[in-house]
Amino acid sequence: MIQKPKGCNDIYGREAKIWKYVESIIDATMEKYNYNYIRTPIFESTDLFHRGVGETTDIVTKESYDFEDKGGRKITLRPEGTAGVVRSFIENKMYGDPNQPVKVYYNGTMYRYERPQSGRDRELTQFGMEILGSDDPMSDAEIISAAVNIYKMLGLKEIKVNLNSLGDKESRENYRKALINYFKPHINELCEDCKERLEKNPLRILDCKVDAENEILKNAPKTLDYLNEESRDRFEQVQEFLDIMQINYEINPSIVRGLDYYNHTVFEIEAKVEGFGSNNVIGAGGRYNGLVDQLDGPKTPCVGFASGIGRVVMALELEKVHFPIIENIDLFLMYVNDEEKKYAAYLTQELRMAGFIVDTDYLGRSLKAQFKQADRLNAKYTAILNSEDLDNNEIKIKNNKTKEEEIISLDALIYYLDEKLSSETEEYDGCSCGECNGDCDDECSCHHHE
RNA sequence: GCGUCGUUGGUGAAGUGGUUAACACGCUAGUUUGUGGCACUAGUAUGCAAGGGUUCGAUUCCCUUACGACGCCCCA
Repeated sequence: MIQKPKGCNDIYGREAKIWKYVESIIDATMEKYNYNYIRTPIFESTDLFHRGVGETTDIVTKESYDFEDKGGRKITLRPEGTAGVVRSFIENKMYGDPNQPVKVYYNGTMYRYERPQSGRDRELTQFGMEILGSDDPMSDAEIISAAVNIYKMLGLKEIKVNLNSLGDKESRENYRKALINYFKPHINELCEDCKERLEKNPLRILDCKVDAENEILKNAPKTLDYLNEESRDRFEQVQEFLDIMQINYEINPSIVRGLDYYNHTVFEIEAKVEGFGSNNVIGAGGRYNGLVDQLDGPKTPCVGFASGIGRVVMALELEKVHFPIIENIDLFLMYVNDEEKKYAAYLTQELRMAGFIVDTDYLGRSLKAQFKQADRLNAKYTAILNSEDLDNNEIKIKNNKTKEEEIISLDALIYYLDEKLSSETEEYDGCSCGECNGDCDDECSCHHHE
């Protein structure tokens, strides 16, 4: 049997409906914030990511999906969304658009050659948003607020925004030096990994899991102490705007994003849900004023955010959020003999064109089995085609919940259904998992709630 | 890249170096001469991830590979 490649997922059935729902909330929220949808290629020139991210990082050397196409071009499957958006911004000269800043959002699959674990796959779907062309602290705050609001709209109850500032280039450099100077004398008191980090990426020592409780780490210099006046002032403004927008956040000096192009604002958003594994960060972002420049565009200040939909869905399911997804059909049409079957073929089309969700049997099953199928599909109504009724231009229709049955004129069918279905309000009738047929309440014990 | 554990039918799973691989759910059909959801009966794995090895004989022991779960590294 051919298995799927490591770290990839098939999303189907109920889960696929949840994904579509989540994506619809993202679309709706981004529309309100006036971000435009952008689609960029899933693969790009290897150069884009290598130059954008940094040639020597682990990310590029070990985790990228690089290959050569038949024309000998060096191609990389996108590991994240920002680089492609920035490339597009430059290539399409969006900086010349009179409508500034450019606000865009995307949603698509990303690829990282990693060892899968909880909340981490090789193919993942991320949505993200970018504001290109504004250095205003208000835009930093807006990105964070948009992210938070999407999560809230989706129904996540407890989310935590961890906020930090790396400052400008000068501040970053000073801080880096200070960190190295601080840790060097203590190097033997740190874990093996941290010893390596000291040279490669000293900022990473700060969120080491092994040394988390180590006094040395706790007393380490903080980014914020090394911000120059301008950077500190900027950071304060971001916070002020967040306060005005009523977005809760916590300053967390150990938030250090990996890459060089980040400056000033950086943040991570955690979902606090019981049972979530170690990878509970559902989104992260920050300001990257250096990237457009670095990729040969005009110097353009930007801020952005990205979030893994898989992790978001995981969090929503753990929180047992009720999803407003349609899991029942309006009508299931039954028949037994060939004449009735032909009429069923005609009638299903007719009703579908009239706007109803209709299904019928395709397996030549017994009437009994067709009733079962109707139940499985959560049909609101069933209709039984009967040759005799058809001769009389009539049809037997049954409310599948009350089991009331009546024979009506075929000509009146559409009107009848319209009437009945619209009078049924959208009351919440229990769990809609499709397993328990809705006759359990929200906290029922069917496995979808476990 | 490193580590630990796992992989049996549509599903959940039990199990053993040796004739027919439990049990449950599901599914299909019948009892019910065209109206189900209950009950009863029957049927339901080209066979235990793939390949190789040990053995008279392996689903059960060993090796390799693939995939899965959870960590580490890293996290765009």
